Amino acid sequence: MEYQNNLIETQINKKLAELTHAQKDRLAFIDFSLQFFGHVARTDLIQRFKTGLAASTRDFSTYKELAPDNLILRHQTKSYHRTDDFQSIFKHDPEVILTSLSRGFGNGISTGVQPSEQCFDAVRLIHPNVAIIASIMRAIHNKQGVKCGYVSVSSGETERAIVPHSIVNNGHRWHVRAYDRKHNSFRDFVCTRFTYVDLIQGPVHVHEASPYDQQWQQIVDIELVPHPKIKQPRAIEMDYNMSDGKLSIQLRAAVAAYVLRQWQVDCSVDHSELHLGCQLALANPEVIKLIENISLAPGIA
Amino acid sequence: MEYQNNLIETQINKKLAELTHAQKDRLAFIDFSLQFFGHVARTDLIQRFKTGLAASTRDFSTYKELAPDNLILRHQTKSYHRTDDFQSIFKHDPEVILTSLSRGFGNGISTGVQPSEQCFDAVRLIHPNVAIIASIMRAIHNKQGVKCGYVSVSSGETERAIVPHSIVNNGHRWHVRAYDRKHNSFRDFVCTRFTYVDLIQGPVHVHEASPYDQQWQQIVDIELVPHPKIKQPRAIEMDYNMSDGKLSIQLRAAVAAYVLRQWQVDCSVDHSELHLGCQLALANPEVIKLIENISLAPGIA
DNA sequence: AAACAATGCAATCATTATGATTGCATCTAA
DNA sequence: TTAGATGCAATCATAATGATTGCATTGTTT
Repeated sequence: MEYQNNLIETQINKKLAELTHAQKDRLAFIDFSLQFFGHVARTDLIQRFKTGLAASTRDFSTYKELAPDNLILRHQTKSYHRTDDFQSIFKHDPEVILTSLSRGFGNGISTGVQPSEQCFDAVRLIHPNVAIIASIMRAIHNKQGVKCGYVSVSSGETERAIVPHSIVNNGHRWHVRAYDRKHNSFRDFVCTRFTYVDLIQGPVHVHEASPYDQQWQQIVDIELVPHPKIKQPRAIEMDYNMSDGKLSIQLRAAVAAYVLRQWQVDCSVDHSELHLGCQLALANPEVIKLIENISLAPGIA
Repeated sequence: MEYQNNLIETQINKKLAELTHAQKDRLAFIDFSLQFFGHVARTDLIQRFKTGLAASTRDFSTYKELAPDNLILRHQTKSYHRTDDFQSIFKHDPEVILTSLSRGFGNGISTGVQPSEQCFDAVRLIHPNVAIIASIMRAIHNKQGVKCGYVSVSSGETERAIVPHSIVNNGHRWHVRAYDRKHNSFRDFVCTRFTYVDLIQGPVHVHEASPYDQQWQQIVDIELVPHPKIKQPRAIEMDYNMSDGKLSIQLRAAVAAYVLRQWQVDCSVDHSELHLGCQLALANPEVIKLIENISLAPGIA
């Protein structure tokens, strides 16, 4: 039966590949609505994609061809309902699903966002400026430097040239990883602290590019366990899907300290840094030797 | 000139509204690529949407009709380049943009995710099970209760019936806001702690629904300032886009403590709770009287 | 200098997808 | 029993798309 299910799945994928992009989007919408709302009607499809009646009916027919056991029409409610045998015909990533549930199905750009009244993503307190992000992204993509104004916590506003290679969300804010020509080293720059960003037309030197960013290239193994002082470690083990009471993750050394801070991991050797909200402890503290900005993490002497 | 630009914008929106959904998606892709990468070619469009050559050429023609000053064809690079006068013809939300930059342009379901090598969203350590999310979401959408197994930190694994009304990301994990029939009150349940979820066919009582969830319905005004012990408050004020050195946000009382915890806001009255990573202080501590689960926030006696 | 290759374009024609209309089926409400 | 609102299939018209041809522009190879 496992073999037969895999065969059917392959045939479904083959048929999906033969469809146009627009058709595929509409079938994904039907599949998504059935799975997460339990029902879907022609009017839902028409409302979302602005198609005609006939096209919607054909879309449902196509979906029924692909997965006849997934849905059943109930004239009482005038809509299709998800069956108990439902098997999604699209692959799902939990974060992508939750994004779609909170913002609405779609890319969020063509037709904007439709905020949900039932699913709410995390509250964001920091909103980078789109024009700044766009300038930085174009510099990264075209391997260029930028001349910018920047307000740092330590030295106020300065002007400098940097060569950015990545934009990263550290859990609280978005920052740029870049080579700083002022300090001749790779550093992080918070996106909201740029006062202006102008692309530089000149060349970028090899040592200013990401392959020479040692902390960026270094991958470290982080091992996390439920904090030893927690009485019910099983709930924590479930949360983090731990195996043998442990979660191992590979992170770039440049990013690791931010992750430890965001998740409030106790990094002290004797696990003495237990404070409010702390559920995890670092099981391999020797790894902190590989992380230059480790002082950002909790529990570092 | 401001008036004339608004008139042009209205005309662009009118023309966009006349296009089919698929056409709009492709124009959004062109616009997005120009803004964030600085250039786009026919092959990019074909690769992303699997269209034919002629359709791509027509798409570029349509885009040029709408925004002739946005792009210019350079035969040397055989692609279109963003001009200095570029004005996006689609509205942008920073978070949506950053999601698209990190996961690729699209809904992430029809054709999956294309992880970027230049833009990285926050590392997630907790991944809810899609089947559990789907069951809970169907219960919420159809106003039903669920019978579930749940592993709590305090009492281990129990079986209970709940009536969920919302799914919320508290900054670290996704949880369900639901009426707990076991304790006869509204509570939060971490999504990764469910062992099973079955929908209940029976009725839901009025007092079990979200209008009776007082903490959910109560909106509280949170006022945040840079922590008084920070020497360079200007960078912090820029980060949080503060006005007059202050950021005011409206949050549901049920969610507020999580936000204060995630952002490590010092809630102590005398601002004595300054620890690593703390940049903000609560300017109106009297608000904590309205928040039942305020003990989750830092600095509460 | 000429030929080739790879992008771009427009025009034309064929194919496919979509939209409108008509007639019918199912269910609920009046 | 009738009306209304969903669903369907079939038919025909329209719009979007795909393939092909010829041309323009630029860089590379011969």
